[in-house]
Amino acid sequence: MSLTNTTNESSCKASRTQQAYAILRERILDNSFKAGEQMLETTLAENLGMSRTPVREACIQLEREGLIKINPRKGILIKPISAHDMSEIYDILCALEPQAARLVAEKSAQGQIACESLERLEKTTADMAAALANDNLHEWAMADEAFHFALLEMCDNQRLKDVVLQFWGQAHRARFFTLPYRKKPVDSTKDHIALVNAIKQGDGELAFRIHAEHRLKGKYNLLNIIKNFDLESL
Amino acid sequence: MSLTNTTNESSCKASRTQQAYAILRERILDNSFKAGEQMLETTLAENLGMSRTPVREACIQLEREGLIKINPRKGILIKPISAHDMSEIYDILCALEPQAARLVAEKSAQGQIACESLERLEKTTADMAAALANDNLHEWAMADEAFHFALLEMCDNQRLKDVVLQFWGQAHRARFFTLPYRKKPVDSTKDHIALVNAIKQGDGELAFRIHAEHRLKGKYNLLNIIKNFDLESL
DNA sequence: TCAATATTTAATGTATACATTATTTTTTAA
DNA sequence: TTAAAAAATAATGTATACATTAAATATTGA
Repeated sequence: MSLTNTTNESSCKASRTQQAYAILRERILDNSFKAGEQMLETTLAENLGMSRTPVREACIQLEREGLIKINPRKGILIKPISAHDMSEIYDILCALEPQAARLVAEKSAQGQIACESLERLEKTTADMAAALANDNLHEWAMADEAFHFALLEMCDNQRLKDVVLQFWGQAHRARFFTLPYRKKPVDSTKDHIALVNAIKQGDGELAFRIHAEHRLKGKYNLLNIIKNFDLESL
Repeated sequence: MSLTNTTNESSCKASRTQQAYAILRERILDNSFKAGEQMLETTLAENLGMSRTPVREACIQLEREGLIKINPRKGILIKPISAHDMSEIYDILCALEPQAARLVAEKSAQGQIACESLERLEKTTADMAAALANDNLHEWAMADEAFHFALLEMCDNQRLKDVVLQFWGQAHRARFFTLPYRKKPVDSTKDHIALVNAIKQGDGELAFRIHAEHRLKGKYNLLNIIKNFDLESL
């Protein structure tokens, strides 16, 4: 599960601030840093082999991104995600991702969607089905993510893409941890197929409705798991 | 037009970084700093009477917020807004604000909306109508903003509120500049009244549809002005 | 003259020193 | 012993010094 905004812009060597940002973000997303953990600027700087300055600058960005909370004399807190946080995040994704689907379908109606893009959607959907057949939930989640990201790439709205990725990032750990508790997500493959068809037909309203429904199911799935298994903060 | 996130959290004296952030943000939003203008960190630091460090930290946040672009050896660029930018921003707001309306209506259905909140919506709507009657577009815009913000306050989703405010911020100057070119926004009062009714009835779906329609009109209004008057970048 | 190269300049990126302040510890007095 | 006050501590907030590097300028050789 990448979830790294692989824009890799400028591609030349990254500044220490950028390095610190990338490393810290990765460690948060892959759970090397546990939720609730707190660390001092100084400690982080030592660990990363750099001075406090770039660490601070990276942390400011991570805080804006909603991944950490800077607690002035307590340290950098890796923000845990509560059920309420999750609900907030999904209410945003439930609005934004269907909008992305609509935009893609509308572009498609005007013949502005490349074949390869549609094929990528179909490929990732097939990957999901295959992973499901093999009972490999981790692979399934990766393919699911790939589908959703591909859709975002296609909608030609950088801001929309960025903001959705931001909230995916916040929800990432929770999705990962609840994965084993999910009942087999057999419907999701169907939803994706239906969405791709709506896009091909260029029916924006339909694409929106299908994706909204799809996301809403995802929300309730996740929230039920968090409540039933008493995973109050992840 | 405040548009400042008046959370005023911690309320104790603000750090220089926070001061710099607040001042710079205000100057960008109120157009003291013109779009396209570029300034050096050093210059800004001198102007604000502080060292580069807090200015840098503030700028990092403003860049994340989409208001400036830090161009390594060129300076801090006040980002101009193009028609395409505007379209991106409104496609996001067209998804998020109706979602906020839905959430408020659903809370209302469960009797969780305070009377004063509904009254605030009605008050700001009345203010809009009054401003319109007086041909005072500036007052109208302020009341309109107040209505939209009040709605966001009511939806009990801090993230949703923050992210909508972020994009309002990006669009702020453009809305302000196009104000005199707008045809009298007589419909908007009606839309707001209809929305408040839907909320009172607790009809989330209706509230969503009304607000989506409302925002979509706003989008086309603004984009047409930008195109017709050749305001390519604001 | 002009293009290629070397030099200088000026701005940022980064480290570090210092100032400030919340917290903790120690001291003191009842 | 314990609560209040004082001192010490430790972390951040901020300024500044230095390193790096892109851009601008000057130099050189054809």
